[in-house]
Amino acid sequence: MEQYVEALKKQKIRITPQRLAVLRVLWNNHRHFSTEEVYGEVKKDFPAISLATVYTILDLLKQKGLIRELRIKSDKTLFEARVDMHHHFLCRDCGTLFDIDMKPCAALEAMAVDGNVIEEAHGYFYGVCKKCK
Amino acid sequence: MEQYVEALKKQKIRITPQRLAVLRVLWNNHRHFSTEEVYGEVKKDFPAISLATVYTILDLLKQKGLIRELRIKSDKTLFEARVDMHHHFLCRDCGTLFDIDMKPCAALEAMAVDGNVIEEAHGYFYGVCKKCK
DNA sequence: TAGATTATAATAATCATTATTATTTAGAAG
DNA sequence: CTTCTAAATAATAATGATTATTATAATCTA
Repeated sequence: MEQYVEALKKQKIRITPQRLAVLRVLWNNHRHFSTEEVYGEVKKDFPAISLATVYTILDLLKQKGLIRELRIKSDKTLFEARVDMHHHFLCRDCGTLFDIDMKPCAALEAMAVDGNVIEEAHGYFYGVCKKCK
Repeated sequence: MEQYVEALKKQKIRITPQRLAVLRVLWNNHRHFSTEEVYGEVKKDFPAISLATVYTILDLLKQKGLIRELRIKSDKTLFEARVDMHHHFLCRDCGTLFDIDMKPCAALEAMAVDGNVIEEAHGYFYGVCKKCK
């Protein structure tokens, strides 16, 4: 519990039960959550929470760099606990969403060499995973 | 004009004036278009076209590989004529959206070596472009 | 050229997300 | 420990992109 409080304090975010609950859901489950799914999880311990609040909190945590947002699926935004630069692969057969570790990236380096500042990089790969193939 | 007809025929798509018009907008302008923008352009030559039809046509052309869809902005889907694998960079200052040519990608190759089939790869880079820096 | 199939236009419906606002709460100061 | 003010939450309405529906119109095959 203390780790969540510490994390929020470090970012100068007010401590509220709702924020701690949302952070706990993401940090305790290394999956990718839609806002609705986070809402569903948080409701178990916190039945009175509002969906709008979950939206607000997720956006705040994202701004502060405590969680990361991805949009590999067209319909809804997903969130995850991993905030280091990495990519994602979505299997069109089984629908599984895999994390992919970052590797040296020529396109990224070329951009930097050319004088641009890259603050974020999201690689979205689509195809068929080895299990489904 | 003939090139659009040929392209549709090759994909076994029925030839309609609306489809030709949409394809022409994207193939004649090497920019990134939202659906609304395509709608706006097509209306100039084709005032009676319906927005819903533009949505349907863009989805069809995407399915058939004649255009490409990107979702680097959170609010709306964009479309472009380039269908070869390449990436995008969005400057958070000026809002310009740049194409980035594909380079040898270690993460991509590692996925393939591991037995997965990569059919599509979208790299979205965010930051500050050299002009704005 | 006719006729079955498919596409379009118009519009309603959906649904994720955002805005609004009254109420409640966190946390600083005394 | 209480008071107070700024900020957060809950409830709900509004927005806006996208999708569904359906009657009409157009394509293209035979």
